Amino acid sequence: MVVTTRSATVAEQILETLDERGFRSTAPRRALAAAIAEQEHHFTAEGLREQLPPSLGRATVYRTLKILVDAGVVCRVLLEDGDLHYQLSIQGHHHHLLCVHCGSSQDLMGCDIEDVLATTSARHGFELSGHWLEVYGRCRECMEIEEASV
Amino acid sequence: MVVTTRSATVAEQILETLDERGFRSTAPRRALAAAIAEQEHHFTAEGLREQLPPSLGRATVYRTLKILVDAGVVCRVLLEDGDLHYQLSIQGHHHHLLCVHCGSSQDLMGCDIEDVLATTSARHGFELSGHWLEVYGRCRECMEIEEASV
DNA sequence: TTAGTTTAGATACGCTGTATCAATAGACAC
DNA sequence: GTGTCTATTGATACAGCGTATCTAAACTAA
Repeated sequence: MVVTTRSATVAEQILETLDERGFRSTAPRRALAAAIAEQEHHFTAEGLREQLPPSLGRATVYRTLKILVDAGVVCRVLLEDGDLHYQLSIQGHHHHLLCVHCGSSQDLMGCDIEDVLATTSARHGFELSGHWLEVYGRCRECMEIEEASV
Repeated sequence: MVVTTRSATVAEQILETLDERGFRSTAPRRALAAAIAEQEHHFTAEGLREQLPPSLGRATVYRTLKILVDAGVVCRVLLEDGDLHYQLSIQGHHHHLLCVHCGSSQDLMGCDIEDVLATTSARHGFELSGHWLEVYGRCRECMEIEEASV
C-alpha cells in the first residue's frame, strides 16, 4: 500500500520544478522541500532552519529559498508590520488573505482588482505593469473561536 | 518679501505634527524635516543621511523616521523587489503608483478597491481589517521620454 | 539658575540576506 | 563501477537596515 500525503506530493512538485530548471536534486534540497511542504503558515528562513538538522547550512537555506522564489514555487508575503515572510505558492499570480490572529493565509486566486487598477492607473497617465496586494483580517476559524468563547 | 517654498511649508507641517504629539523641536529634527520635505521620490534612511551633515547621528535618523511613520507623516513603500523605502505622506490611507523606471511615485487617493476586497473577503469567510497595495508601472513622463527617443 | 526630562550621538548588537571559497557530492560518459 | 567535470555545500566573513543602551548635552518650566 502506498500512502501519498499532501506534503509528500508537494515536496515532489518542488523538486520537479527544480529539476525542470536544471538544478540538481541533492539531499539538502530534498530536506528543504519536505520542510517547506509541511509548513502550515507563512514562514521565515530562520524558522525553517530550526526545523532542519543543524548540519544544513544557513547559506543553503537562503540560497534554496531564493531559487524557489525565482521559480515561483515559493512567494514572499508582506506582513502588516512590513516583515517579509515566505510561503508555498505553486500557483501563479495571486494574493493573500492573511489572518493577523493565527497567521494563516488563504490564497486569493482570480485577481478581481486588475480592472479597477487599470482604470485608475490610466486616469493618472500611468502604464500599469504589476502590483503587490496583501489583505489583512481575521479568518473564519478565528472568528468562530472568538464567538464560541464569548 | 516672503518666499514660501513648497518644501518649507511641508517641513513646517512635519514639525507641527511632531509638536502636536509632544515631541520637541530640536535642531536635528528640523534638519531632518527639511531634508524629507526636499525628497522628490521615495528614499531610504541611509540615503537621507547622506544628504545631512555627518554630525547628525545614524540613530537619530532612524529614530525620527520611526516617529514620523508612526505619526503618519511618512509612510513606507514596498518596492517591487521587496525593498522597503520611505516616502512623505501627509495624507491618510492611500496607495502608490510607483514608476519602476524613474522611481517617482504618485499617490492614489480614494481607495477604489475597498469594495472589491470586501466582497472577495466575505466570500472567503474573512473579516477584512486592512490591506497593503502597491502598483508598479511607468509614469507619463517616462513614457513620453521613451516615445520621443524612438 | 536649577532641576527634571527629552533628546542626541556613539556604539554595540541583532536579524536577514549575500559573497567568497575550499571541500564535497551529483551526473554522466566510459 | 570508475573517473571526470561541474554544481552544490557549509563555513565564514561581510553588508544593509534597524534597534538597544548609555552618557552627555539640550530643552523646558519653575
